[in-house]
Amino acid sequence: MAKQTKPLVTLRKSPTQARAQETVDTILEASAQILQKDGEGALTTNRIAEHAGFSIGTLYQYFPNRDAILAAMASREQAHILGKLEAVLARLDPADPEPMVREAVRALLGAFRGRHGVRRAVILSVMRRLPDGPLASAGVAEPLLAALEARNAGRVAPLGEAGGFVLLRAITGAVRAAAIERSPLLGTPAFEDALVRLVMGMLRPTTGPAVAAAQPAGGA
Amino acid sequence: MAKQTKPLVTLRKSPTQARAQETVDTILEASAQILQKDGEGALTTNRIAEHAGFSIGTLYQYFPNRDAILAAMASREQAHILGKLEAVLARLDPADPEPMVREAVRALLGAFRGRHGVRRAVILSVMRRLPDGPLASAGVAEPLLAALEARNAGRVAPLGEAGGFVLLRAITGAVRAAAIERSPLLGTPAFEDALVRLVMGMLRPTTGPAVAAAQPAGGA
DNA sequence: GGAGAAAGCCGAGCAACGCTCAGATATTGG
DNA sequence: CCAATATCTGAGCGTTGCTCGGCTTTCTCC
Repeated sequence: MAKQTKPLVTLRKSPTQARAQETVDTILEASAQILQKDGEGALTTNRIAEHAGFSIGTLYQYFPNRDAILAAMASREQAHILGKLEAVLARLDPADPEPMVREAVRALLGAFRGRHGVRRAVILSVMRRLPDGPLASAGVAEPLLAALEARNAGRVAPLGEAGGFVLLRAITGAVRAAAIERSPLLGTPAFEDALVRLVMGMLRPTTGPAVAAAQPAGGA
Repeated sequence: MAKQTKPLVTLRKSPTQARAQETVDTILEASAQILQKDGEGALTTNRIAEHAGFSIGTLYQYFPNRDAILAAMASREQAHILGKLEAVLARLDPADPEPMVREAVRALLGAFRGRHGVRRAVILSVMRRLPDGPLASAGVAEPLLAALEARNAGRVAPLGEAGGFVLLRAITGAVRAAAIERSPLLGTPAFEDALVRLVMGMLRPTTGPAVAAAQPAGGA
C-alpha cells in the first residue's frame, strides 16, 4: 500500500515549463474571446480547447473543471483591481475623505472598462462560489474604511460591522449591476459622482431627524 | 402547407384546467425543495420531474427549458416583493422621508426571510437574464424616488438618472449580497439601520466640496 | 349515459455536454 | 544518440437537457 507522491487526489499539474504556462494563457484567452463573441452559453470545454488549438485532454491537465476556467479569469481580474486600488490608496491621505473616496471609486471603475461580454460572465461566476469574490475585495476595502474612520473621528460616523458590510456590497453591487446590465452609464462622470455621493453620504455623520436648512443649491 | 394556428413556435401551453395549474405548482415546489436540500447543482430536469411525481415530458409542456423554471420562481418572488412594497408605500407620506425609507427597507428585508437555499439560486438566475430582474424593481422604486424628490425639494437633493440607478442597485446589491453570502446580518436591526443610513445619506443634500466645516466636530 | 374532442400525461431515446485515461509526442540532460 | 520527464492527444463514457409519438383523463354536448 505504499502510496506515491501523487496517488489519489489527481491534482492538476501547475505549469513548470514556459510552454505550459503559454498553454494556460492561451486557454484563458480563448475562453475570453468565446465569451466576448458568443456569450456564456457558447463556452463549452470542447469549444475552448478547439479554439485554443489544443485537445480537450490538455485543457483538463490544468483546470479540474469548466468552472475553474472562469474562476481563474476572475482571480486574475480581481488581483488586477486590488493592485490598482492598493496603489491609489497608498499615496493618499485618509484625513481628507472625499478625494480618497473619489480616487478609489475611479480606480474601481477603471478596471471595468472594455471586454464587457467577458466581465459579465466572470462576475456571475464569482457570485456562484461564495467565499472568494466579496471577501477578496473586503481585504482592501476594510482596512481602507478603518483608516478613514480612525483618522476622521467626529467628521465621519463609525460604520460598525453592518455599516461596513452594506457600504462595501452597495458599491460593488452598483458597479456590477452596471456591468451586468451593460448600462451606458458605466463610463460617465455622472456615474462616478453618484458613487462618490453614495459613499460620502453614508460616511457623513447623521444629524438626527433632518438636515433641512443645509444648502439650497444641490449639485447642478 | 396551410399553417395552423400554432404551427412553428411550439409555444408552451398555459395551464387551463385546474389539474394543470396544480401540476405547475407541484413542479415549482419540487424545484424549491431540491434547491433547498441539495443546491443548484442537483436541480436537473429529470430529478425535478421525478421528485414532483411527473414524467419529464409533462415538465416540458409548461416550461420551455430548465432556466424557465428558475425564471418562474423568480417571477413569483418578485411579484410578491413588489406587492408588499406597493402596499407599504401607498399609505405613507413622502413628505417625511425617513419613515418612508425605513418602511420600504423593512418590507424589502421581510421578503428575504426563510428558504435561503432557494433564494440564492433564484437571485443568480435573475441576474443571468438581463432585462427582467433589475428593471422590475425599478418599476416601483423609481416612482417612489420621484415622489420623494418632488415633495421634498430643498430638503432632498435630486438624484438624476445616475443617482437613481446607483441608489437602487446599491440597495438591492447589498441585500442580495447578504442573501447570497448567507450573512448572519440579514435578520438583524443593525442591517436595517445600515440600509436606511445608506439611502438617507444619499438623499441628503451635498454641501459642496467637503463636509468638514458643516458640523464643528461634535465629539472626540 | 355515451361518444368524440380537447387537454393533459408518459418515457424511450437523441444530441451535446463535461470529463477520463491509455498512450503518442515533445523537451531536457547526459 | 538515448532515457527520463513533461506535455499533449482524442475516442469514448456517463449524464444532461430536451423531443416526439402515442396513451389516458377530463370536458362537452346530445
